[in-house]
Amino acid sequence: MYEQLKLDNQLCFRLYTAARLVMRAYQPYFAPLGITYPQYLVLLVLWEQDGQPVCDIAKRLLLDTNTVTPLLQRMEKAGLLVRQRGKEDTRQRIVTLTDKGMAMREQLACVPECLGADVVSKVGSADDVLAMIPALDKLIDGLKSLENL
Amino acid sequence: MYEQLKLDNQLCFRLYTAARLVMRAYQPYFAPLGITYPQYLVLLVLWEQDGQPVCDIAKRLLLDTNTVTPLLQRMEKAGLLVRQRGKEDTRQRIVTLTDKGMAMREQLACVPECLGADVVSKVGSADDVLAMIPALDKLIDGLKSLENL
DNA sequence: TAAAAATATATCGTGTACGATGTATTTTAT
DNA sequence: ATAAAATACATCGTACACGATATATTTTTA
Repeated sequence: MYEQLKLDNQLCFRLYTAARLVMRAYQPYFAPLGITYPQYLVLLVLWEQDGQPVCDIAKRLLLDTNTVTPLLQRMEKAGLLVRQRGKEDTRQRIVTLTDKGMAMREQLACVPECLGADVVSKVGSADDVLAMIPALDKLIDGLKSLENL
Repeated sequence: MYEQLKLDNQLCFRLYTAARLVMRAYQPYFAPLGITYPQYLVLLVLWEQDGQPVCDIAKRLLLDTNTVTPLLQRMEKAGLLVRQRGKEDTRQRIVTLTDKGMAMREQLACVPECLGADVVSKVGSADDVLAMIPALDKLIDGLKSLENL
């Protein structure tokens, strides 16, 4: 009875838990630099392409501006970036990394590899973990279209 | 250069996004009942075994009491459960579902199936999505041991 | 058995997430 | 050219997460 409602039969609980535990695993690398996981994501986006308006960053991360705006405000206060009014479009806020924000790229360059090594040291091989990527992308695409993102 | 730091090369961002979008997909089912996704997880735990102390619920969900206590307080205020002092161990708070909390089991019984159907309607087959489960469990186990949970 | 360690819960502060709403600016349609 | 719609950003309120800390009770240990 109610087999579907067993916690162990739910994909969603695994995703929820895995996402949280991965963020926690990042903590030892982020805490000394004073950043958080979502702030790291913003840095990843800006390292790839600096000088983006808020809406483009939000779109890339699939977040709304009501999450991203305060996030960027905190990062600005921490001296990682600046938010300047757009010149063609005054509504926009163009987000640009400071030297401090740029410099973190080198400080964090090894993190994905280190974290991967941390996990491999516990699970043996990570091949099947990495093999999830296509299925995750498929799921994300499906959920995006479900919500018209 | 910095290939590892590309957003598209990161498993973690996919997990983070997938978890968030799944929670959003649940929203239409939860909102009419006035509950949230973490509250649904608590209900799942209590439906399987009613009358548990706070620490057991927290352990099952891999959360800390500083997250679970306020969550349970809100659920108590909503009339879904009661929190009574333990009899053998006075430190404990035994959490028991009310009639309202029990009744939600039927109201939510179809949700996993409905949500599955929603996703399948967008991605075609969900076989490869469900095939992630063993890899997710392996990853979660690895991350748990990484943090001594 | 009394002191020390461990356990169970709660509180506080900070940082996301996100629905709802507000404002300014740009685009579009009339 | 002007009203209407769309867009970009911000603010507010609520609900998690989680590190740090506090308190009461139980268990362990000396």
